[in-house]
Amino acid sequence: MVTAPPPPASASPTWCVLGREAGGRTRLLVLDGDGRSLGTEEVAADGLPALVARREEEHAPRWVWSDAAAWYPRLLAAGVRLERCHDLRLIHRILCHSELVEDASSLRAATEWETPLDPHEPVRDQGAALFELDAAAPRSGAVPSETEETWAEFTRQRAAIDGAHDPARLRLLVAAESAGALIAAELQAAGIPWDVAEHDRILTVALGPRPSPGTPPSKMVAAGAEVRAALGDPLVPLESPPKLLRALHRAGIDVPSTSQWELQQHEHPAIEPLLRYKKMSRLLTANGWTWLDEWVHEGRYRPVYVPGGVVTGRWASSGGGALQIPRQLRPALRADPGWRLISADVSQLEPRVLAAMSADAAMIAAGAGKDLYSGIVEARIVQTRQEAKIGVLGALYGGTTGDSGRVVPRLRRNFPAAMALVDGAAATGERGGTVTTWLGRSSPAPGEDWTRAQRTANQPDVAAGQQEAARRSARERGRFTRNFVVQGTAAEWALSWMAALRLQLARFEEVPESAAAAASGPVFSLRAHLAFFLHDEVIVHAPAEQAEAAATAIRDSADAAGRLLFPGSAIDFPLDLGISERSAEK
DNA sequence: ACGAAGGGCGCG
DNA sequence: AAAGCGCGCCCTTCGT
Repeated sequence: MVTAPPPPASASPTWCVLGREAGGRTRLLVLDGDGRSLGTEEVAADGLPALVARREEEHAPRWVWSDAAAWYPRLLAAGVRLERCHDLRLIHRILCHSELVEDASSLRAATEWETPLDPHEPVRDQGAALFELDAAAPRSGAVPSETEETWAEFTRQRAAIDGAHDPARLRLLVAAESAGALIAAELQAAGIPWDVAEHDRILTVALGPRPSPGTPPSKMVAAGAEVRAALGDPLVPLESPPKLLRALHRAGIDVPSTSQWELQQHEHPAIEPLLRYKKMSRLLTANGWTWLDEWVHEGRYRPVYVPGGVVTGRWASSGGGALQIPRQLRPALRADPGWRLISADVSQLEPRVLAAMSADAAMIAAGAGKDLYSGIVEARIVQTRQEAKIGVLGALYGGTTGDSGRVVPRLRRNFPAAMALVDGAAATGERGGTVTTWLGRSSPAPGEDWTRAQRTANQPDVAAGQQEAARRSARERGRFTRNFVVQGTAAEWALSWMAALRLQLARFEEVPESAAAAASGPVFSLRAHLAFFLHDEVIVHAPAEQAEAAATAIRDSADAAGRLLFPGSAIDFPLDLGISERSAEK
C-alpha cells in the first residue's frame, strides 16, 4: 500500500477513483472535494470488495469508475452495496453532446470513452480492452495507468460540468444517470421473482401442453389447420408474410399486409383462426418454454438492463426482452413466501412532464390530483377520455391525421404553453437543429445524408418527388425532436424517482434471516428492494411487514422527484399503486 | 453461407 | 384500432 503525504486536516475524502493496473491489481485514488489527491491504495482483485466496503462505511464517497456495469456486479456478488457513483462512460456520452456544455472538445478527443460496453461481454475482457487501446496509442511516451486515465477523464468531465451553462441541472442529470447505473446492476443481481409453474400454466392454457422440442403446440396446430382449410390452401406457411399475403389474396382477402389490424378490417372465416394463430405464435417464440428455460433460474428472471441505451435517455434491455414482458404473463411475477410485490406506475407521466416543463397552468390544473385525461374532459376541452388520450398522444408524437389531427388543435387553444414547447421542438428538429431535455441531454445531430437531402431539395429545378421526400424526412425528424424533449425529461424524472426510492429502501431495517430463508429464490436483500423497472413503473419486492412502508417510500420518492426537477411547480405525479403477492393483472 | 434488412408485434 | 414517438426480438427473405 502506498500512501501520499498526510492531507490538510480540513480536507475530507469525497471521491474514490478506481482503476485496474497490471497484474490484475486495482488502484484506489482518494480525492477531496476539489479533486486533490489524498492518497492511494492498491489491492489484488480478491481484496477489492473488502477495501471498497471499508471506504463506503467510513465516509460514503462517490465512487468514480469507468462503468458501474464493469465494476459493480462483482461487488454486489460479494455483498457490497454502494450509495453513489459517477459512471464515466455514461456521463461521457451525455456531456459530449449536451448543448449546456460550453466546450466539449477535450471530451470528444478522448475517444476511448465513446465505446459502449457490450452488456454480454465478460467484464474482465472489456477492462483489458480499454487498457490495451491506450497502450496501442500512447500519448507522449509513457503509457498512463488505467487509474490515471480514469482520473483524467473524471477531471475533464468535472471541468465540463463546472463550466456548463447550467451546472446545477447537469449535476442532477449526472447523479441520476449514475444512480441508474447502480440500480440496473442491482436489479439484475436481485432478479424478478418468477413463478415458473404459473408461467407454464399460462402457456398450457393458451397453447396446449408443452410439446416435444421441434413440434408446435397442439392449439397452434389446430388453429393453423383451420386457417389453411378456410383459405383452401393446405400448405401455406403461416410464418412467412409474403407467402401468407399471396394466399390471402388468392382467397379474396384484399389486405395490403398481414398485420393484425389490417386483417381485422375484413370478414372471412380464415381471419379469426389466423389472428388466434399469430397470438399463439408470438407467445411461444417470445416467451414460451424455451424462454423460461433460458432466462428463469432458481425462481428469478434476471434481465440485462442497459441504462442510457436509448438516445432519449430511456433504458434499453438486451436479452430476454425485459421491457416487453407481455401483460398476459404478469401473474408469473410472484413474491417469495412472506414477501409482497409493490407495483407502482405513474399516471400519464409524459403529459405531466410536458405540463411542468412548459409551466402550462391549464394543463397542470387538468391533471391536479387525478387522471389527466378525465381532467381534460371535465375542463370541457373534449367530450370523452378516449378523445383526450388520443389528442395528448398526438401532441407528444406529432399526430396530424385522423382523430388525433382533429383533437390536437383544441389542445393547442387550451394548453398554449405546453403545445408551444413541443411545436417549438418539432420546428427546431425540422430545421436540423438540436433540442435538449430539462436536465441537459441533447438530441443527436442529423446525419450527413439528411442534411444533404435538405440542402439539395432547397435548390431550384429539383424533382418534385425529391422535394417531397426531403419534406417528409424533415417532418419525421421534427416528430423525433418533438418527442425527444418529453420522453427524455420523463426518463430523467423516472431516474430521479428510483434514485430517491433506492436510498430510502436502503435505510429499512433488515428482517431476520429466517424470514428470507423460506424464500423460493436466492436472497438478494433482507429488506425491501427494487425488483423491476419499466420507463414509468417500478416493482419493489418487500417482506410483508415492510410492504406499507415501501409503498409510502414509493410515493414520497415520486413527490421528491417532482420537487427536484420542477421546484415550485404545482405539478403532481399521482401513482397507481398496488400491494399483492402477484403483480396485478391490469 | 451468412449478415443485413424488413415484417410483425410485444412493451412504455 | 392505428395514428404520431422510442425500443428488442422472432422469423423470413434479400443481398452479397
